[in-house]
Amino acid sequence: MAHDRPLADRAAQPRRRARVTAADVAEAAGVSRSAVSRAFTPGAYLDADKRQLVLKTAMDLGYRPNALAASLQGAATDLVGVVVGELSNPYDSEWLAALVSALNASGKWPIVLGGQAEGLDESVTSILSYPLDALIVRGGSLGEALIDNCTKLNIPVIFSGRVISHPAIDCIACRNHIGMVQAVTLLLESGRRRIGYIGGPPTLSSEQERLAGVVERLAEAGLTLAAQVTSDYSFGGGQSAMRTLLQDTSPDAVVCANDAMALGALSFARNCRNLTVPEDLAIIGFDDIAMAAWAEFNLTTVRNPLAKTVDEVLRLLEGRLANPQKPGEVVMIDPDLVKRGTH
Amino acid sequence: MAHDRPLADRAAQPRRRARVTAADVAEAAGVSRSAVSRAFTPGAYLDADKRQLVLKTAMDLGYRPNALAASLQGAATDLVGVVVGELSNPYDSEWLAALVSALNASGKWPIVLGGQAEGLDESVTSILSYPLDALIVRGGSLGEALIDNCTKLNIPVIFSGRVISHPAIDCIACRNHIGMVQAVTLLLESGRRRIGYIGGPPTLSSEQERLAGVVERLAEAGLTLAAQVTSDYSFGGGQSAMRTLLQDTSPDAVVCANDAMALGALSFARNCRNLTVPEDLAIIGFDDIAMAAWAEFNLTTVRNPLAKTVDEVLRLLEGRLANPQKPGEVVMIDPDLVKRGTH
DNA sequence: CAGTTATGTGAACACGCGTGCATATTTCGA
DNA sequence: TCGAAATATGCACGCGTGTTCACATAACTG
Repeated sequence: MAHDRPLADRAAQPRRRARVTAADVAEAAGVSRSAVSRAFTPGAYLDADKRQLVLKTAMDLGYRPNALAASLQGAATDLVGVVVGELSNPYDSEWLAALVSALNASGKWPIVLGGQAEGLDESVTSILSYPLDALIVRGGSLGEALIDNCTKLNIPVIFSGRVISHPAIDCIACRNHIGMVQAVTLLLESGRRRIGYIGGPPTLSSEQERLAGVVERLAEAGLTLAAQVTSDYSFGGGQSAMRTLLQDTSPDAVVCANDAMALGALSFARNCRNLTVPEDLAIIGFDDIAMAAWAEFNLTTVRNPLAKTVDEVLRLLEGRLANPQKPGEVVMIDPDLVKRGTH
Repeated sequence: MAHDRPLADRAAQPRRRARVTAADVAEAAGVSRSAVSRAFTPGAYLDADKRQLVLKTAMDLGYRPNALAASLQGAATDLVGVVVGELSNPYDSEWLAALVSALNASGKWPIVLGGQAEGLDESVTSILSYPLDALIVRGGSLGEALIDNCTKLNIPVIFSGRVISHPAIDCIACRNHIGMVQAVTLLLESGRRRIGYIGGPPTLSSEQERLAGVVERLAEAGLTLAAQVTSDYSFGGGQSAMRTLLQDTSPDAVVCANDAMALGALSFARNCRNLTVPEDLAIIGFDDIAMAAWAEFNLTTVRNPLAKTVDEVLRLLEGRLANPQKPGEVVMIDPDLVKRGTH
């Protein structure tokens, strides 16, 4: 019977062709396996000539120490989970690109989950099977339920874009409230009074903070929102939100919860309603994605500093790895207003 | 001396707090470690009640089998390397997002390298320390030298966007030549005669094929390029390329090697030279990124089918994993012309 | 009841690696 | 020349799994 054949026979038909191993190199070079291991370990006792021979042989055979087997001894894996939601929001794409680049530069290898909403929780559960050094989560892309899972597995979690009230979790977020106050102040100063708002998914804490910033600054000036539409952080969503907004009201300014929607709104106002921006209508976004600076749009927006955010994520990561027991840190980043041509 | 303290002492101060292990669960549940392993192995002999008890205990302790340790027995790791160059080209970002999403959906976990040009080779070498199931490489982001490394390590390589002449490597690419022939044909049919070209990095094979398509179709009509500028596949690069182009010549059409440059060129022509597109000047791009369809641009372009490309990558991957020894497959995808408002 | 088969289970092994320990070899000082 | 210190190296262990193997118990069969 097939399942009864001896080991040697089974080894002749492995599921996956075996990887070159330290034992192979040892045999080929005529040294002990320990010597091979030592040749790849800086500072280990090994005759210089012999080390040279081993490295040469390893090179010929294409041998590399198996990082996974090595991690069994307690070494760090340098594997970091990165969870980002649907990438329909360009800011998320830019965040991911910058983060991946920075992680690579410091010798960490990101396992990326994203692009899909459904099944994301399940996916995260799956990658917890790997001994990750840490898990980096973008904004509201994931429930807090997974924190328990991670702490039980001793995998540190770092949130970017949301503040979690948990004693041992590092967070980094933008002061959304302040950013929106700045934006509305700018509009009020230039005489706008009928101000509308296009928001993102209301469940996101960042969305709530941004809306609150707008509403409170308006209240301070004795005003309320002229109109409010909820959308999905995408360009297309911004377009249709603007259509809805202009059906019922005629605002003289619209604040958008992110740049992608602002660009969509801007596009719709110009091309489908023949409005002149900013004369007929001012539009302000949030994030300052690369496209916002393009001449076509020249969007006035609130910058959500990307480079600084990623730098801080890496700083928190290094700190957490150096001292897993240290208390959680919350880093708040100040946005700044970028005045361009749509206000 | 510190390095002489016995094992038990050292274990009390581990570098990284240990992960919950099968032995821990076994002890807590009062069963053997084998039973724990069996509880997580579908189809293994184990009393239903006992399995239930083990799973319950594991849940409480937050235990998950360590996928890396499991892979030592020969199981697949489900880890896939994904190499993408600088993400300045939006098409690359879209490709990455779509690929990550598709991989996740089929239970593969991508380790992503990219966003940086320098040090990329070194990074790839580093992740070869992990027993990857496969390596997926985007276009010209990497030299062919790594193929040897991978084959020695028995890690299959799949190229997307470039054809490699190697007997055991899977490739998938777009028929760039055909796409450009279609684009130029469209321009010729509408009476354009002074046709310029904005290209990407000349070392990329895709770039060479696209240029060749343009030149050959022109030659067929008895024409040559009215002007030619080389740039970097980015929006800003397209802008400055257009400036250069318009300094020396006055073409009635410009073909761009990708959409990002086409949008930059379009933006520059309109906003900085007050040209009307397409009346004064036709512009055609390549890729059909999401932004090309935006009302502001409404770019006529050659679609490089993204969904189909990713589907094929996954099909090749599954096929390769099912049969590592099968001969390499080359999949060519036909582009199609998307006629919008800039021709 | 004896004999065969089905059903569970724990001990032991292998996977690839780094490293402590003990031993073998060389170098050095007196 | 001899002992001690320094240097080099092989053996063996453990990391956390899945799985084989031998064995124990329960369930049938006639």
